[in-house]
Amino acid sequence: MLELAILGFLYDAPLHGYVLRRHIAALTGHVRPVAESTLYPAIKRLEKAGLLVRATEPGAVAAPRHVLTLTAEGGRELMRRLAEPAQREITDENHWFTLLAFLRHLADPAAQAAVLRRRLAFLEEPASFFYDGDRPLSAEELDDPFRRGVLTIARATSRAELAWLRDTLASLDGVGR
Amino acid sequence: MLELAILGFLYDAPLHGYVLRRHIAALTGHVRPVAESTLYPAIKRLEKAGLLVRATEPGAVAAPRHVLTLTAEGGRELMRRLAEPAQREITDENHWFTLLAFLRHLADPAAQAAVLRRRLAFLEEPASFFYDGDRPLSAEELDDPFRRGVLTIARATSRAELAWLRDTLASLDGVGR
DNA sequence: AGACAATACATCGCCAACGAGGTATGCCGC
DNA sequence: GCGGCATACCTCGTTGGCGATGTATTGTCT
Repeated sequence: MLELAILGFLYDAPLHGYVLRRHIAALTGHVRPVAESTLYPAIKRLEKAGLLVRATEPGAVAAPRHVLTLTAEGGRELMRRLAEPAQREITDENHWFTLLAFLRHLADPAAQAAVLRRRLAFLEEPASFFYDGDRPLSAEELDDPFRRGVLTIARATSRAELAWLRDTLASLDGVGR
Repeated sequence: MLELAILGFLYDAPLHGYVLRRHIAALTGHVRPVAESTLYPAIKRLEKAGLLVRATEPGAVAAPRHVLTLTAEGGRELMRRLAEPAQREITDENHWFTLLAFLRHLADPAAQAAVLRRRLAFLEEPASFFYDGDRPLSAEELDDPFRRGVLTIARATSRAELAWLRDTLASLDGVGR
């Protein structure tokens, strides 16, 4: 998730670590803050893997900066991660939102649609959070107001996302033809 | 999150690991599956911390089971984790849903309401995913259909959750008086 | 002059999660 | 009688995230 965000932001423009960190904080920080001690090692990992290169520049305000630029291999890796996300990226909303934030980089509308269809398939599976044996329980069957809340919220999210997915898939298919 | 779920399920009734695993899979497995190699070490951690005890029983169907029972200290720890969740448990939907699934165990309606109010405060903060400088961007301002989707879905979730929070807080306050 | 915040980057050690693999039992179908 | 599946538990090595801490510079407020 973090690596995807790094690659995604750098695909737009070279950035140094500090600015990158603020970009990531804006994107997902209110839900899941990124520690510096997570970001900088992640950058090193990606550098070591040849996905980005660093160039030292005198700092505009303070200490020298390491400007990060995506390599060609880094761009290809981003495309792979966008086009063939692991199942966790599809099912976990945090991961999924990060993926959506950069899905436009995947130039091919058909490839974009394929990813959306994976999410659609996931959402269309009957799944609850609470069961009576194998039978999923509906919000109305629960006494517990908190568990009822979970189902109510999840259902609202699901409904909104399904509507958006179908709309967006329709317009992507329109482009493809 | 995982430890909270273990404590929460065991608060209802003693269980052995295998059944516990299926309970957890039903609760959060469709979003974030739990590996066995994560669950069993977690159980050991909680045992070592004195939060639960294990009793070996002949297996009903197969190998012998380790029936897990919450200790008094385990019950108190559950209450602490429910009443004073870390900020991550409030902001991250995955964690938050797990917390909600067990919040009924916290007997005091005022304590339950206090937790809901923390989530309410978080949701009422103006926060987006995408910014133009410091200004949050609305869905309408975005060209990118995928980023627009993120905002549309997040907004629908937020609206549903705010309504539920206000309802539930009102009825919890009604009980307290 | 001194405190403090923001900028900018880095390392260390701890721990949680995970995949891969292992062990063993009981049941069902073939 | 043998393979496959569900039950039931476990360990090991790797990786990733994180808090604590460190280093240096510039600008601002007092």
